[in-house]
Amino acid sequence: MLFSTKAEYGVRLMVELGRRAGEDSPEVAEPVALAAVAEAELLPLSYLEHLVAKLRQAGLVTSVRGAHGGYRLARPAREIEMLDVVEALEGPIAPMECFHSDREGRVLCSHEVDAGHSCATKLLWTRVHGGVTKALTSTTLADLVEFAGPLPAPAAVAEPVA
Amino acid sequence: MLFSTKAEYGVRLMVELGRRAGEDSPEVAEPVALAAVAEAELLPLSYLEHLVAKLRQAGLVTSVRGAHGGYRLARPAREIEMLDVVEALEGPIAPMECFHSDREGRVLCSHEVDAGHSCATKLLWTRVHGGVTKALTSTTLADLVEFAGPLPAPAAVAEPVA
DNA sequence: GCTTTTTCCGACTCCGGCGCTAGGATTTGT
DNA sequence: ACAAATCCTAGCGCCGGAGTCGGAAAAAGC
Repeated sequence: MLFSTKAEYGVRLMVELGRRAGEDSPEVAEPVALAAVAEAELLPLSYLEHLVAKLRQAGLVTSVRGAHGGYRLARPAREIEMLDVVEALEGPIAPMECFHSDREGRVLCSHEVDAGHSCATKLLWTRVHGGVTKALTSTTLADLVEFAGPLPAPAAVAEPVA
Repeated sequence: MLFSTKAEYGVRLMVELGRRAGEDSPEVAEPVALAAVAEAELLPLSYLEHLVAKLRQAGLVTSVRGAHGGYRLARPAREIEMLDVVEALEGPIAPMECFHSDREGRVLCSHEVDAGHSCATKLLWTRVHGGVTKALTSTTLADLVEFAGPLPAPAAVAEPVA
């Protein structure tokens, strides 16, 4: 399993915020209470609290406390790369334990014995890492929101037609 | 962390077998004792036993029992896709718990409520899955063996120069 | 100012998988 | 017979994932 439910739930949460913001730029939209998201996505509220905290610390959502409070996207969905979302939730994406990438893709393997000789598996993990990050950077939240489509019929109390 | 040490150790094990086979086709090469691999790669022998068992069950290596026994690649390194290796060690590669792909890339998400509407995150996980599998299928064991270079100087007892 | 709604925060539990070890059984060269 | 190797099953410690719980703080409405 590549990712845990943290990434799954967290992404679904973000999509839900994106859908509810609609066409409005996020600062204008009404904040969405976490309970509403939990209900819509059938996810445990108390668990979502932990996840949204990470998203907030990463600067991806903003919060409004108190009654009628909730969460908003910190910027338009189009400007949110999914790599940032997933990394906020799961931590830095490394294919392996022994694998750290510093700034600018230079990859370091903790098995590097001497300077010249590099770990045999490095080539493979580098490629895998590249594949994942490419998929995650080339997808924005707006892509997922669009894919998900509009909100399902706003539940029971729809205004009767004329 | 995308993969555990099972994948890491197992891949290093395969590379070591590939290096020791040299240019010979694997059936000809001498079988390599697991203890030799463990020593060369500084990995726990008893743990490697478990990993190599999986590789054998997957038909990637063959074994010779008894004294002077060991393991060989089941076919030339060029014909071994790393996807098979990693899947043998880690199990089927799914980005998420809720994500099963049947034959031919058709992906199924357990959250698919009704037939038409699909999970919002499906698009993302499909792309990630594609990125990983592409990296793993386009890399063969031979690539890694080549990258690793020839065996390090055969330890102490090198024949003195002339 | 009190109550309600909501975010915020830390601690706690449960459980399964990872990373390994141990101990044997079996097979085979010398 | 003995040693060298693969094979197989059990088990153990630990950590992180997947939540739960209880409460503190902040804002809205009365």
